[in-house]
Amino acid sequence: MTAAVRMMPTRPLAARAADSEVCSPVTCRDCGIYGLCREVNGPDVDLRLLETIVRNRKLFKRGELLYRIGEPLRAIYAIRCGSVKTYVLTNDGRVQITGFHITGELLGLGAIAADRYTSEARVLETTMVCEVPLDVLDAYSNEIPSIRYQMLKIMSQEILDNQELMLLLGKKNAEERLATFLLSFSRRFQRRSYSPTKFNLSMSRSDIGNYLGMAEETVCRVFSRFQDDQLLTTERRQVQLLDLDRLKSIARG
Amino acid sequence: MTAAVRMMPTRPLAARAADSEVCSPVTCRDCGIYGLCREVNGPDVDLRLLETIVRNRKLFKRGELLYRIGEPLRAIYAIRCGSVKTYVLTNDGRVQITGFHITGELLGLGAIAADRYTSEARVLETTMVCEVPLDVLDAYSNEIPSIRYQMLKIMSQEILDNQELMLLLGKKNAEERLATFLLSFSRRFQRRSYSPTKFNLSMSRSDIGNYLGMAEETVCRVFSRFQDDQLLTTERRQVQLLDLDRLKSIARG
DNA sequence: CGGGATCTTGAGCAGGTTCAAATGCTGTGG
DNA sequence: CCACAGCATTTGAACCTGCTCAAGATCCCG
Repeated sequence: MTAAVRMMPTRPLAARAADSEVCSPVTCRDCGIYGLCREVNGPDVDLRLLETIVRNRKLFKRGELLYRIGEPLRAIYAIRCGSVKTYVLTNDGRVQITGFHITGELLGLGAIAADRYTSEARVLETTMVCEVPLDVLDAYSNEIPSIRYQMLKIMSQEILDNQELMLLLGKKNAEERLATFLLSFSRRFQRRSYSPTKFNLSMSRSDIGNYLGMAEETVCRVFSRFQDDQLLTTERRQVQLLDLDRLKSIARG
Repeated sequence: MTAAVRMMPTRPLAARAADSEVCSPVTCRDCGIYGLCREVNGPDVDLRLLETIVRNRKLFKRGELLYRIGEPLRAIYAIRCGSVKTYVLTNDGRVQITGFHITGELLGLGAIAADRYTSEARVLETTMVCEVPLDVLDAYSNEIPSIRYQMLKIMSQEILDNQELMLLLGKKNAEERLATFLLSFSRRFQRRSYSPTKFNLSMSRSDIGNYLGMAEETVCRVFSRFQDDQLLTTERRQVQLLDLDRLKSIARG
């Protein structure tokens, strides 16, 4: 990788506060970077690498941007805690949210082809990320082959996720969309050892609607219908899923 | 096959069907694999590699499958001549076409995460591909670092393309969708030195509609409207774009 | 505790779908 | 080489899902 040589000024943020504590592998188990490192030395992670990477932590508050469209690619981000939305724009200003990302997921990979960010990433709640500068990633990629493979896998996974979203946007009706959406979060929370049936959505109804290609009002209506049908209960952004099987049959893969 | 002749006027496929000549770099300029190799030795491609790869050519006839959903990942494919559609399915059998791929493009990269194909690839007309077995790709990847970077770039590019499609499916109306679609082909043909304003679409109206998330009939109606507005002329699958600028302003990025 | 943001629900409208039918190609078999 | 069967394309008309506009309820933050 030759493109990553340029060094970007580090972001002048009040993120320094959190930097004093050392990140232990245990607290990083959920971190995408941990996944990148895991196979380096068999089951034992190369701690030097991990620590180098995770030392570069930053704290963002709700509404702040990780990166903007068009900015040169500086770093990729692993979410340690919190959530982020990414979105693209039409040239007349319409927005399409392309993903909601939670603890342990990686951001910024779509930028590699263009050498600049092609989407924008905005933090939905107070969120801590590990910022991995491209040159650091490059250096370790050259040293440790399995990281390259992990990168490929992660990017390939992103392609798969996008395929699923295209299927949803192109072929599913409102109920199928919302059911699919909820089950996606259920699975992802479960993978991170959170409850798969009771969780908090950190984004607004409007964001959900935008992501799923439907109006905010339609999202509300479908939520209400699901509640009437005993499929779930909602309390603002707090959701409890009551009948995963029925939701699955509604979502239709 | 006449369709293929119309599509590729300068490259009579039928004449090459029983092609036994060695593929020279020149005839491979448009091939995605060539892109993979190009930076190996500066401007000069490693011919051993290129020849090894492109020797593995296969000819497919209209309607045949390159791979099916669920099959273990064996190889990736570079289209040398012809066109291919890829699609995914809901579990109740609905189809969403995720891409139309033409000469020089690479297929199968989304399968790396799952180690099996997650979409299906069907040939739209007589098509020649280079089949690159994964172990071959692996071997050369280990030997030649720049191939890895090329792979990353190509996958990243696929993520970008998918983002564009999501924007289209989520936020654009019928006219914007068709205009965007036509301009995408215009650009891609131009990049391959074909005419950007006069080309043959190798897929049916129904496929176009499926891809763009609209009914076949709507595709026809928008084509008719565009023709009434002097934006283009159509003759079955033959399209001539008359006013790229106005199409661009309709497509809205 | 006030005010803006978010969420919810209702009513009417519209873009696009579905159903139906006519017409035109294509390539296949005799 | 030609006729015909089958598929693709086009156009019309009625319908419906989800959108827009509007208004009220609720929450959250300072």
